[in-house]
Amino acid sequence: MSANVSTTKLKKGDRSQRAIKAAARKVFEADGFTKARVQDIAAEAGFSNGAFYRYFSDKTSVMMALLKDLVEGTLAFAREPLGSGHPTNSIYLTTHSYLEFYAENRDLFALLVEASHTHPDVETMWNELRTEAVEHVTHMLDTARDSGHMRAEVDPQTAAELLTAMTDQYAYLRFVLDRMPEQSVEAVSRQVTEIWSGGVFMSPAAPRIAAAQQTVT
Amino acid sequence: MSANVSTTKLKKGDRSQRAIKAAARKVFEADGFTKARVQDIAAEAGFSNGAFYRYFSDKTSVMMALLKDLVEGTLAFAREPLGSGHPTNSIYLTTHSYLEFYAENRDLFALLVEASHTHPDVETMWNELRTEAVEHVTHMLDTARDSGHMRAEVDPQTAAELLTAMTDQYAYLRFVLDRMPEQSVEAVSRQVTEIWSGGVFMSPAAPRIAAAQQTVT
Amino acid sequence: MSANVSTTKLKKGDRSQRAIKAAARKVFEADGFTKARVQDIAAEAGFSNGAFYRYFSDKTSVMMALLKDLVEGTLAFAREPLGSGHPTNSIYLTTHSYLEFYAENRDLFALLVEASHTHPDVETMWNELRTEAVEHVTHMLDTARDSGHMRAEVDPQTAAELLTAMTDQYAYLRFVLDRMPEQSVEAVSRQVTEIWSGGVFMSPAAPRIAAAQQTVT
Amino acid sequence: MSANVSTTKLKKGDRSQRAIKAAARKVFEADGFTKARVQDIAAEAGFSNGAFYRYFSDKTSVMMALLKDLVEGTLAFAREPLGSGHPTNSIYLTTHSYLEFYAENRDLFALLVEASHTHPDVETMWNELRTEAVEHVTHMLDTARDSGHMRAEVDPQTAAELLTAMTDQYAYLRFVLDRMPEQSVEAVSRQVTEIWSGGVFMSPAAPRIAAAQQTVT
DNA sequence: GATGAATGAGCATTCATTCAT
DNA sequence: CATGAATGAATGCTCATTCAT
Repeated sequence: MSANVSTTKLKKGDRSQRAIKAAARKVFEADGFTKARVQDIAAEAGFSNGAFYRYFSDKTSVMMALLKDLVEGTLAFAREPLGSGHPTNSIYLTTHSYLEFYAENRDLFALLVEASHTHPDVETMWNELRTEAVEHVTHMLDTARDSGHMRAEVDPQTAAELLTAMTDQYAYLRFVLDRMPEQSVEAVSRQVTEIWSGGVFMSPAAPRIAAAQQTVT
Repeated sequence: MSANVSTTKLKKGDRSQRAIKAAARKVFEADGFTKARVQDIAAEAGFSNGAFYRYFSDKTSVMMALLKDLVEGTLAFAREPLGSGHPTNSIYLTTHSYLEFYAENRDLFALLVEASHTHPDVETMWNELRTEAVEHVTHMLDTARDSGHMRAEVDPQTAAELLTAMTDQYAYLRFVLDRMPEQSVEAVSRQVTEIWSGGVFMSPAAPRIAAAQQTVT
Repeated sequence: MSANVSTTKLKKGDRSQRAIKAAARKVFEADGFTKARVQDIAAEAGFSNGAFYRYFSDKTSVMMALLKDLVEGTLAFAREPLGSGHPTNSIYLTTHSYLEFYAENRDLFALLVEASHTHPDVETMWNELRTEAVEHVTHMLDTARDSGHMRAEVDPQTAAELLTAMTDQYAYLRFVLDRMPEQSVEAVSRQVTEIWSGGVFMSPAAPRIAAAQQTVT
Repeated sequence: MSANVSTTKLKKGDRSQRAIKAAARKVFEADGFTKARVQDIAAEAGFSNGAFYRYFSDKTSVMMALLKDLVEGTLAFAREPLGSGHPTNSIYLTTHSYLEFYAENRDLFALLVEASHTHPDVETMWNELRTEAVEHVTHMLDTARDSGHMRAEVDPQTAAELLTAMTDQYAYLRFVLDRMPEQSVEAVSRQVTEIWSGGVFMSPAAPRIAAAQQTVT
């Protein structure tokens, strides 16, 4: 009867570590990594100053722990199958779920980006993430090319870089900086897919999108 | 009346201020804004640390001065006419010269991005810049739509945001983080133009690019 | 009634206390008193840090316990009879066994000396030890004087101080700092005896030493 | 008229550095190196906390500066000529002036000894000092041996070590710990010389000392 | 104008010690 | 008895900023 899902089966120490991690996440979100103070993190978790150091060696190390989680999550995401059929299908689905994932972890992505300026290993970590994503997309484009779906003028590698950059930056501006007009993730994903598939100008490739969308719902 | 040896007709004070600004730029590039120390900036300019405060009230304020220059430069750039004829022409030209501008000012863009995490006004500044660029593109897309060159499925506003984000992020990854394969700015601009114009998948819009390119050389 | 596996007839508590003392001795030897951490002592003894405080109130108090043992040992030593016959006999024997005692307890002597800088009571303790030794020697010198063996120019008290200081400092440099050439304790004791008995310069008192040495073996 | 010997011809910075060094010396003497706090040193010198760090990188570094002075002083001392004539002459003179030097620098010797426990480089420094002294004495003993003044039973090297240790330790106990009966430096030097020259026991070498003493006055 | 000495708030970090379990 | 989580005082150190010279 007394079992509590989140509290049970964890030793006190584990619970505290989690509490501190969670507190750090909150504080980083509110103040940014640079301005966050160890003391505030401990306090947010309901601990004294010194308790922090039982679980993490410094501010950087909590951050790393948080980001490791994010990386794992992202990689798990990146390794999911792409969805079959015409590439636009994959694009729509991938974009859509990536944006949702990003939105859910907006604070951690913010942290990743901020810390990458001052911590070379974070920058590396970010780059690995990006690389993984780009490879994922490149692979998709290669497949598309092999099945004759791709335009010859497009270099798959560069296109993958560019299109990944587009989605990433959109997500950052939208969910971290909140500088993008509010719009449903579906709508944006559709626009992204449009651009990927047919570009901006004449000679449409549109009809396929409607189909892709149905698979989501 | 005696002719001044160094840069024409600047009082000593102005010259010193410039020297400090230039030094700050160097130091920020080397160490990042957060880690840069006022002392190092002054020293780099050949001054004692106290002298710094005659010309700037603050570490933040030199940064602002530098970024103000960047903003002006970018706006000047953004207000240049787009090049006439078919939109792909404009895209190619704009992308190409934006990337070159970015490359030349990579250190200031790095500064802009880093400081945006800690200084809300910088974030605002950055957003204004972005907004200007997006409007510029939106305007171009509107024109394209009016002259029947644009696909109906594409929302000009969102497309402008997405495509601006793409170029911006590419530039950041390429010139600031140095995480992109080396490739001529021309080649990338061409790929960007391809994607804008025809997307990634079948139903080509290629021939127009060759023409656009000639205008540059 | 059940026979206890480990050291005879000691309650668990006593055994633990001894274990901690032994651990402290090890840790103090390795790190010095100042740098030694309670946690490390407890860990070395196989306990959690909290357990330490069941047996000792303090880091200082384990140290005191260790030093009290040393003092007792030294006093026991100092109270042993001096060996009879000519004083050189006593000197050789005393020096020899003191050096051996010092060597065996080098770590505790190191502790004694180090802690004397920060803990006045340790300094006092050390002084009591020294005083005891000096009195011991003074007593021997008095006897020598009474039996006409001592040079009139020598003040027994000062000589006792000086000669004790000599042996003590030699022992410290040799066994604690390891800054003396390796040499058998016998050889050094002989030299010490030489200096005591005949000084450094002409008019020998040598033959007596050979005899004294035989008594040791 | 306004020139002040101790203040003139020093830039403010130099003066401050000296002030801090002097303050450190005071504080170390009062509290010992271990317990001394940077803040107290700065305060003693009439400065704020941070000023300390303009002149020294840490507590250890002021200590090193102080000890370097001591070492230089001691070496200067050790390199002075020994006084000619019979070795007892040299011994008396050297002992006498060493004890006076030690007395004047008792605080620095205390520092040297204390810090040698925690700072290996200080221990090394101390050892170099000691080695220098021992070599000095060894050299004197070698000379004495060559001119037939030395007893054959005595090994010059070991004797030098032992006798240096004696004087050193006496000085430490007397001037640092204040644990020796007050006695004029002359009287102690005489006793030391007695022991060196004729040992403690019969077969005197005394008359020479009276002569040596006259050279001092 | 320049200098560089001095300030002092601000933050990280350590570790002896306590105490609930 | 033993654990190990938590406390919090103590201190070191940095660096933007001020100001007397």
